[in-house]
Amino acid sequence: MAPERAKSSGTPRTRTEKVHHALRNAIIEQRLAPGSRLPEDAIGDSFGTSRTIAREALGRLAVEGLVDLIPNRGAFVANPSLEDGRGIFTVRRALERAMVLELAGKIDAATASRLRDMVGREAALAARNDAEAIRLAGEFHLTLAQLTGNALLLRYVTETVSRCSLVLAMYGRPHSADCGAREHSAIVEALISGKLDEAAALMDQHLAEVASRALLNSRVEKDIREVLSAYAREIDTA
Amino acid sequence: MAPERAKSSGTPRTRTEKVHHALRNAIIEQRLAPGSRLPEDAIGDSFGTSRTIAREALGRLAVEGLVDLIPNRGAFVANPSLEDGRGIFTVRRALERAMVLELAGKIDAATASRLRDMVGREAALAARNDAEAIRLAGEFHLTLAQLTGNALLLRYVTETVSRCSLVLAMYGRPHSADCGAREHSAIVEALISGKLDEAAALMDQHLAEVASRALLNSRVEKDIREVLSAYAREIDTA
DNA sequence: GCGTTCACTATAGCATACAATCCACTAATT
DNA sequence: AATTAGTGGATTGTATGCTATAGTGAACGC
Repeated sequence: MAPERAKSSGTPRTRTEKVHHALRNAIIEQRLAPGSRLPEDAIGDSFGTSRTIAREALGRLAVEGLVDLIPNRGAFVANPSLEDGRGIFTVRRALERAMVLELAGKIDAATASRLRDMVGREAALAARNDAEAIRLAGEFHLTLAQLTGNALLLRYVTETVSRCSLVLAMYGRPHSADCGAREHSAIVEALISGKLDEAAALMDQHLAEVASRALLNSRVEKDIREVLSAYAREIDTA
Repeated sequence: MAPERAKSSGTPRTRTEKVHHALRNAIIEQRLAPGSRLPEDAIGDSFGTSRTIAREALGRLAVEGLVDLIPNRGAFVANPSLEDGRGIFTVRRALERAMVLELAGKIDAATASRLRDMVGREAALAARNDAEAIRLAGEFHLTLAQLTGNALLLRYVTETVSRCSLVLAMYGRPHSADCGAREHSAIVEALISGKLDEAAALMDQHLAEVASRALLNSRVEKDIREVLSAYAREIDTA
């Protein structure tokens, strides 16, 4: 009667979950431009599955707010307005501020070195690959959320981080990727030395600055199959 | 190429959406007990659709965190632990604090009287009908969220309010309903007179008290595993 | 008597087939 | 020429059937 308490596995086990994650990454990494159509067949073809899987993944992405679903018309990569973007950042700042404060007493030595390590990798990649840098910068925030042990907080931070990536893709300046490493490092050090209020302030400031980089910018659209073929390989090997 | 800007329609148009909404309501209203199995066949039969629809709805509810999906095992109504409950309240406090601060300059005369009116109705009902009072207390928070004009914030506040209701239903004391009216009134007055920081502090305190009243004193353990986990550790070491 | 193994059954995972809907294009009428 | 009605093609919405997997109970060995 009672369900298992072990859940929210890190690795996707079903095809649906794999496609769901792959599509989310594709959107977050800005490989799929906001507003792009996402036909079920094309997605199914790309990942070597049926439309059923693609359709289910799209439905879940719609709940996450990364995809707009229009009945009988299809799915589109979410296309938030500038005002929506500001609202998303507002929510994210509130969440991540709470997140930092929740980390009280949850940073042990092992965790500390793990965080330092992660920030180090970020700094190394900052000037290089865009997609990888974006992913890593997001993962930093996700890791902190995970450390709180608060499942709902993790869920919401995950969603807002994703949506912020999308907003930055639409309105941010081209090379806004290298922003994070130093600021992340400062936050980590504040956390490790137990200065939570300072860490919270730094985080708030960090996100405020990221948000302030919202300016007009447009992107070019590519063929969906071409973009997704790379992601399809990901799930084959899994 | 660009998608419609009209989205998130109020009324569900596809069968999947209808089942999705229906199931969500059923869970939030506790018609489906936490931990209950949700077999695809049974859901399909209940709504007169195929398993496909039920399956899709369950997947979306899983993203929302209202359902746990275990591969090859099935779907279960989420069964938040007491700790989860605390986490939910933490998130809610962060969100509603931000919400109050976002209301700067958005309370005109008409809105002010509308809020006073609403709180007045709450006060009148406080000692009477429980279900109605609970509904009104929730609506107060939802109304404020709506006034911010922030779509994501509204969605998250709506979700957390729902979940808090669920948590209170599981772990809260019977007569924890009569808490709100006076505190709500104080918040409204602070808002109207433009003292946002004071309003935010009041809101934070208000929610903290609701949480502590319900959760801290609760000794009810609905989940056997929770009780036994402490004993299980002893056995492991032996 | 207890534990282990193995077959069985129920249910989820997935693909395919069919039906419904919308859009674009055409053509005819005013 | 513009507008509207109609038709074809493409894409989504839904149901059903097959396959794979995990729990369940019986038979067997210890």
